[in-house]
Amino acid sequence: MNIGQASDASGVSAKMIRYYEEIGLIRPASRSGNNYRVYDEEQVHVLRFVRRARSLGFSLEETETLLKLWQDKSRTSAAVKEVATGHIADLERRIAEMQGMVKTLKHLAHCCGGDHRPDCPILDDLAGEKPLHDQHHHHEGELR
Amino acid sequence: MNIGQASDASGVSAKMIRYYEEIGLIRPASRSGNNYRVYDEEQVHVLRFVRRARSLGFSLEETETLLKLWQDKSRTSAAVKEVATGHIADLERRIAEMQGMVKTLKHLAHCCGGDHRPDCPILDDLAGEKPLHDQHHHHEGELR
DNA sequence: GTAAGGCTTCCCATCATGGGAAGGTCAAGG
DNA sequence: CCTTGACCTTCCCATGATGGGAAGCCTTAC
Repeated sequence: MNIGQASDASGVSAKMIRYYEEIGLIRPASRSGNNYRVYDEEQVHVLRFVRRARSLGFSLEETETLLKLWQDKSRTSAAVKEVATGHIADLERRIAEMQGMVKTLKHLAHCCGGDHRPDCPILDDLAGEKPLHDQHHHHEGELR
Repeated sequence: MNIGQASDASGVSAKMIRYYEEIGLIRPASRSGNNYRVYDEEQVHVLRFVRRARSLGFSLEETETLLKLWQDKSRTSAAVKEVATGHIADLERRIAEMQGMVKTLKHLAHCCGGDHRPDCPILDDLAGEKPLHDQHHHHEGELR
């Protein structure tokens, strides 16, 4: 199986397969006579593992850790769980950060007329002016 | 005011001030005889605007748009609001994506013993095996 | 005079991915 | 046999926003 077929079978682009090999995430593929990379089902399985880990937001470094644990038959599920819970915490931190932004932005947008006039509490906030005392133009709740 | 003072006054690192100038986000600072960049209160105000926009997650491109709207006295608040709502939608999309990851990961972690044994539904999922039928080890709800 | 600290530019690294060029290889079909 | 097209190879560059650090200039204080 060449890299194109491995890519189709795994859902990982050929570009990324080469990159993962380069950074040592996956073992270098063996080469056929024409210097083409050759893959078997097992390698494709590894690639799918990587793709799934990436789709759950694990970094390549975390993915490498998980990959090693997967291949280590004497691993403990505690070790795996620790990686996962660490990642969950990271995601939740980032989610909370973005939710804070959304909350502020929705409040500002809610207070913004959104009309032809130039007055805009959003710009006022960015400019550090007029702390905004909820004197909004709308009365239909757009928040929540 | 030199770049260091402007940095302290605005909360934007000197490195970033130079970068923002380089990419055209802010106007090139005038230079004093020794070729040092010189800033006044107005420039610092602009830098604070940028910092605030960044802290709300606006990209530098969006920040540039907002900066131009801020300086354009004939802007409409509708134009500003559109940028903000677009950004809110983007944030919410990313939040939803990450929440999906968290949901899956919490489920998997919940079903993982987290003990000395190697069996691990997290790895099984990543490997694309055993679709997981909620046969978890825990009974205290960790989800939600 | 020299040391410290601030300024300048320039290059490199991050993280994960894609784009594209230049060139080798292979299979099918004229 | 030769061309065409679809692969493959490596190498370089770009993204977005930021930081690190080197080499060298300027100023101020001791």
